Formats: sequence, C-alpha cells, structure tokens
Amino acid sequence: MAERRRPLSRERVVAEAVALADADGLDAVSMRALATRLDVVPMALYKHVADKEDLLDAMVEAVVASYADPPEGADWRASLRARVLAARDELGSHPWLRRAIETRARRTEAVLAHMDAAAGDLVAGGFTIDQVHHLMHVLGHRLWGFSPEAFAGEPTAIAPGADLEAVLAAAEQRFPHVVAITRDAMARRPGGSCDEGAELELALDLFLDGAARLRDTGWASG
Amino acid sequence: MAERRRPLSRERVVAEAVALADADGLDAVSMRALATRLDVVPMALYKHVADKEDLLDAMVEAVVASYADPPEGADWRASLRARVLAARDELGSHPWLRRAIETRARRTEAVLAHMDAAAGDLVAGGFTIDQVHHLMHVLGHRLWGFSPEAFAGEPTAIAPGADLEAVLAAAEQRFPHVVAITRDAMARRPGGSCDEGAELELALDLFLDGAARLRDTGWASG
DNA sequence: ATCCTAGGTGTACGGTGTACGCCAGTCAAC
DNA sequence: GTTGACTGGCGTACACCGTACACCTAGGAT
Repeated sequence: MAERRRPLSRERVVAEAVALADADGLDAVSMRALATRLDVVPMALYKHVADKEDLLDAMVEAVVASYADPPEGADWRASLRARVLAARDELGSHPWLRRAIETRARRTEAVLAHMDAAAGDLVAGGFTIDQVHHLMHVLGHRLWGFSPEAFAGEPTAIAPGADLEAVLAAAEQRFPHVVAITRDAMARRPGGSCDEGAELELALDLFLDGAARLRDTGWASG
Repeated sequence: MAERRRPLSRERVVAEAVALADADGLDAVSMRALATRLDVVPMALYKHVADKEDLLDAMVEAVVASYADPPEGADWRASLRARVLAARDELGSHPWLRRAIETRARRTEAVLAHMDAAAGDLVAGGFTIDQVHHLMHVLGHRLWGFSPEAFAGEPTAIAPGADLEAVLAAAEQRFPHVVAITRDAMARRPGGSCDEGAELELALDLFLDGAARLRDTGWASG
C-alpha cells in the first residue's frame, strides 16, 4: 500500500480531470475535487498545471487531439464534413466539451491543427485564402461539432408538471410563431425535442453550398 | 441625507447591474460589488432577485427588450437582417451581453419576443413552419447579433513582445493554412484584426441566401 | 558525503453565492 | 389608537472556490 500511489504527471492529472468531467460534469472539476480523486493535496496539482485555465486548455487539447481523421482521398466537401462530424462524435462521450470549448481562448497545438486541417480542405477546394478566412468565421463554432444556441432550456419558465398544452395556449397570441414551431415539432417527434445531429448536418450542408456559391461567384472581402 | 437613499427595486438593482457590467465587465458583477454600489448590504438584493441567475436573466432581458424594431413594411429578408443588426448594435454598449447571452438558459419575455419576431419574418417570407424551425437553429446565436467563435484569442501562445513574423515563420510548416490566413489578413488590415461586423453580415447573407434556396427547393425535415 | 531539485504537503487569504434569523418601518383592520 | 401582519434592509455565518507561500522530503548528480 506504500507504493499504491503512482507519481502524478500532467497526463495523469488531465486524464483524471477528463474522467471527472465525463462523470460529474464540468462544474465538478474543481482543483480540490480533482486532487481528492488523485489522492493528493490540491496544491500538488500546481506542479503539473499552471492554473485552472491551463488545466481546462489541456482537457480540451486532449480530446481534440483524438478526433478521427477524415478518409484519405475524400474531396474537400466530404473531408470537411467528416472533420466536423468527427468532432461532433466526441461530444457524445464528453458533454462538457461544448462549454469548455466555448470558454477557451488559447489555441493549443491540436486545436490549431484541427483549424488548419479544415482550412486546408477549403484550400483544396479551390477557395482563395481570403475566402477561406471568411468562411472559417462563418463556420464558427460548428467546426467543433456543435451549433451553439442560447436559451436552449425550457420553452419558457415551464412549471414542473404543468399542462404543456395549457402553457402553449396561454402563450399563443403573445408568441404565435414560437408556439406554432413547438406544436409542429411535437407532432413530428415525441416530446418535441430537436434532433441536434440533423440540425448540425443541415447547417453544415447550407454552409458548404453557400461556400461553393461564394467561390463560384468570385467573392472577395472589402 | 437621511432621505438620500431611494428604496431598492428590481428595476434599480438590474439597472445598476447593467451599469456595473458596462463599466467593469461581467465578472465585476458580484452580489457584493453590486450591493456596495447600491449602498446596501448584499443580502438586501435577494429581496428583489431570486439569485444570481435571475439577476443575469433580468440583465439580458432588460437589454433585449430595448432592441430597435425593424422598419415597418420591410420584406422578410430586410426585416430579419435589420433585427439581427439591431441586436448587434446593442453589443457595442454592452460588451458583456455576448457572454451573458451565451450562458443563459431561461427564455424570458423579451427573449421569446425577439425569437418570435424573427420566426415571424421567415413565416412572412413564405417558409413552412418546419423550415422556419430548422432555419432558426441554423441561424443560432447570430440571432443575437454575434458569431460565436471559440479560440478567438491570440493566434498561438504569442509571447508578449515577441517578433510576430518569427512566430509565423516557425509555425508555417506545422500550420501552413492558418499562417497563410494570418499573413493575408495582416496585409489587408493593420494588425490583421478581423472585422466582426463584416463577418456577421457575410454569415447573415449566406444564411438568407441559403434559406431562400431551401424554401424554393421545397426542403422538409426527416 | 553533499548539494540540488522535483514534487508533494500544510496553512492561509481573499474572494464567491446565499441560508437563516432579526428587526424596523408601514399600513390595514379592529 | 392599538395591534398584527407584511415588506424590505441588516448581520452573521457557512461552504466552497482558486491559489500564494513556505516547508519538507526523497532521489540523483557531483
């Protein structure tokens, strides 16, 4: 039992942080909780990680580095599409990644590599560097496999156990279109939940189509 | 001096919080700091605000409620465009709004109204409810006037005062496209900074074009 | 045998949100 | 009037956070 404690290392710290986030969410990743899991005192972590920002950067880096490569020889569209969907697949096992990516500012190695690869797809597609630049902005967060949306919570402050239909009816004349959308979605899908995968693919395809048209019309910035 | 203190009210609390965020950023809005500004003890705020989430919700609500209406009689494209740009304009005086919106989950009155109005523009444009629904997802955060982008910080861990060109040269073979984009941007614009306004408008126009094409081809979900 | 150093420890500080109890004023009902 | 409830501000206290700083200890190089 004396030797039960493997020595800490940056890899071990980051891996444990990822595991902790996977299990209990990003908010559960505090330096203290992480240290406890590693059977170590909180300050010990600071020998392997500069501060919490650095830890989160490293967590994102670790997952992004594991993104699957697109199939060799795919054309630019298929390649970029595959890259985005590979990123999305990782979100399944790491739900925290979404919020973590949204709050990161530093571009670490794997992050830059992912961005560079996506830009490379566009370059391969015959876009000008200027176009590539702006299209990367348009692509935005979806490069990381998700469509960021604010206010994705409940339709409104829906009382727990309240009659949804009553709520809808009450809101109908104030927010007719929102209610119509909700009703339509409920008719198409149990509970009216949205298929995030389908949303992403639609957005992605609209993006790819728009990009191609931009290129074909010779668009340039300024 | 006895009567100098107007009584607190939810409006006054929220307005002061907005002013504080405008001045010192969102992180400066702590219950304690806000209470100090209002010359009151922290716990007094809780008589007017359920908790901090509620305060942030109310701050967002206050600003969103002030969005300018699009010109009467504009067609769906112009109307939706104007709505998004009105939202963007508010970001100028409230830089914190971006991050605040990103982290909100509750759809308050003004928030729902803005979403409903945008959906209404699309309905007016002859889209099916199904299309409107999906297009709202595609529009995503841009409905609020900004294109969310992760990793918007420094190109890489750029040493303060380091020679940028040296950094670029070093990164060139690892991230050729990213470097090419940076070089191109620097040639076009001092410092290589990006014109966020132009980015948003490009994304918006690509969206509007894509939407129209979706409609004209009779796209439906599922 | 000695020094250096990497890595884990312990304590402490200043910050956060907020639960809980108290208390002074206001105002309605008797 | 007096009373009693209600509203809104106060004070204290708690649990948690990130992390600065000083210390100690084991291992390896000299």
